[in-house]
Amino acid sequence: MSEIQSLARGLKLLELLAAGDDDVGVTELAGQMGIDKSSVSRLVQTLAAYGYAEQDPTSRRYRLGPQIVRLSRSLLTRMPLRDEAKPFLRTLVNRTGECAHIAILAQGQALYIDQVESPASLRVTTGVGTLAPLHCTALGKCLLTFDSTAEMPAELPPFTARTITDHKSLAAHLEQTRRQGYAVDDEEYDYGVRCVAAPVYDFRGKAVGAIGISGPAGRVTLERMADFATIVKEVSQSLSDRMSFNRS
Amino acid sequence: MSEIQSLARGLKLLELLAAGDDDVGVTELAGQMGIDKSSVSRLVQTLAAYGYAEQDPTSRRYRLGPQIVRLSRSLLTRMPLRDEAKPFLRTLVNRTGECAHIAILAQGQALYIDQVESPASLRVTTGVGTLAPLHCTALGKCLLTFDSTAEMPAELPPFTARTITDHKSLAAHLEQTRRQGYAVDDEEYDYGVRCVAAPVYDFRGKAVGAIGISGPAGRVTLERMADFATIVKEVSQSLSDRMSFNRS
DNA sequence: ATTGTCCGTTGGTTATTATACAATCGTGTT
DNA sequence: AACACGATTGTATAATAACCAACGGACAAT
Repeated sequence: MSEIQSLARGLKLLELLAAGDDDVGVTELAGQMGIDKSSVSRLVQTLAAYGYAEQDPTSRRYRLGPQIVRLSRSLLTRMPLRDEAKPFLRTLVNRTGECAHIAILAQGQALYIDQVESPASLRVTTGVGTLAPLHCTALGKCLLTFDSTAEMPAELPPFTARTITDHKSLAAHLEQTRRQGYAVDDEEYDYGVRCVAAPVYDFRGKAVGAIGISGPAGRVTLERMADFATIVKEVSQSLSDRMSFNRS
Repeated sequence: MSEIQSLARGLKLLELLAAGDDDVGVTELAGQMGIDKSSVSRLVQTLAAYGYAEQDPTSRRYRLGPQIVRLSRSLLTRMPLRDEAKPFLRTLVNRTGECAHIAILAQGQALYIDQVESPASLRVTTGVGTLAPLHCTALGKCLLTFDSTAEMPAELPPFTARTITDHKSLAAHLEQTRRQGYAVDDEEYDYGVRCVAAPVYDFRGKAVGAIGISGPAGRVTLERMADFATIVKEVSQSLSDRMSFNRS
């Protein structure tokens, strides 16, 4: 498990560039990495040479480059689940009037790999590429409950007053999720936002992702929750059937 | 301009992973790179350690990892143009009934950074992250004409029978584009697809991107083209005004 | 206008580091 | 069951990238 140091440093630099809200200078990067400026300068030059970073001509500071977006597209378009799911997400939007999302497990979090927006002017979108915690989102809970490769997060940080923050309560909640076959997020991640999600299975019966809807609490009321759940379960079931059919 | 070799190799590996339609083995990668398998093995291990690649547990082959998608999101959300453009793209869809796109210049090509789908069942979408040639797409021609940092492509490869493939014709066509203030793609990139696009300017009057619509030739007829052009120019003008207003 | 400071880049040297070759281990195959 | 293929690990050498120091350009202040 020997790491290639300079590659590792380059990748860390990419993360630092992504973390900063603005362009970042070489000296600042060097400080954060704890290595010499000259090393950083050459590393970011290499990143820039391949399009993974770019330098502002005037400020000479660096930011992420467009190559990243290209790679991301390659990755997303190569996901069979994503392509198959698209029309089902549209169905969800049509039947519920809320935004629909699909997520998979990645690095112990829920990674949103696609989204279809609702026509409503007040809507709850989550950008493709977003990573969200498993313990307080509907999609995350689905993955945690049904995807056997998911591990219980060690920490359960609160995001709202309703976030479940102790493992015992979460275990009970996930047990209920398992029985119901769907997961709910009742303003546990964002105030005023409720979500419903259900797992998607491949042809082996293994959970490979989750789809769901999210909307403002004013429209996604607790009374209507059961109806939403029925719809989401139906659509996720159809998608699972389709995934089985293709058997890829 | 000294490159860090191992970082450069790692980045090249990412591209190879993105290029393959399926997971790729270490030996194959080593062959394509012209270096030893062991080197590749350690490089991809490092990529995997940081989430930029991942290994299939059974086949032991590698593919791109989810970290890429995260970085892509960071990059896209940090583009002020993209955020500002979103509602204007929606306006375009509402007024034309066709899909709306926004692109910027990246690496000598048009990079699609956002998209809003039309409600029509037959629609022409171009995924976010797509790179398209400058000489045969409406957005690309806009960038080529109005973005002073764009360079004329050396090669003008044909994609359809209508693709403009010689520099002289293209120059005349771009001259007309400049006079009109908008660009047209009349089935020059994809058969059956027409597009109209207009440039977006920042507060300095510099073109920073282009927005446009694309749709099936059956709906985007040559007769309606002028109407579409008017709408696209209006909306791009509004967006430019808004970009100037914010002055960021 | 001139000096001074800050920041990114480049030169050069040494020791670290990554490379290539060879061996190993694990899988799937014949 | 033996084999063949491919990924991984061990190891010595030589290349390479790290650090230090100097340079150059931009901007600010005097």
